[in-house]
Amino acid sequence: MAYWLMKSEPDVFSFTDLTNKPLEEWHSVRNYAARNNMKAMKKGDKAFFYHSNIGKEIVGIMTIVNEAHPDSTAEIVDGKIVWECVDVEADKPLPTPVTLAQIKADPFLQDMALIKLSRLSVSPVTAAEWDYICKLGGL
DNA sequence: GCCAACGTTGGC
DNA sequence: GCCAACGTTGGC
Repeated sequence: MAYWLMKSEPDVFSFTDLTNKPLEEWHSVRNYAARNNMKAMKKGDKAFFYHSNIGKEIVGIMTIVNEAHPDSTAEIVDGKIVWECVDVEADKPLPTPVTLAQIKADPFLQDMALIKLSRLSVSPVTAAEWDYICKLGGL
């Protein structure tokens, strides 16, 4: 099983919004690197839900429930939908959200794509980083 | 609201 | 295929 981190602006779609739905299509990603990461996801993989812009913290965990499929919000070019996305469902919130400031200040987390590639909205997380952040979050 | 980082576009 | 111009993301 692999681990990931996915960003959303909470005033557009927050972790609370996700918990109120049975599942959600992670649509509207328009970046090739992020899309490739989604295509690499397997059913059952886990992902952190990060609130960008507002909060700037990891607030919860979600599960990948459907692997990459055409993005229903993407425009059709030459009869094909060029963008893809996965479906996710809420797993559980972190009892204590882990902030970007904490991650930046922690020597163990310096290699995270969240810091090194700050504009990448879907990025991989190592098992070690995953466990470490879960502990910081009170799980 | 500003700006740095970075991806994309289009002229050459 | 290079690179300047431009647009977007996201932290501050």
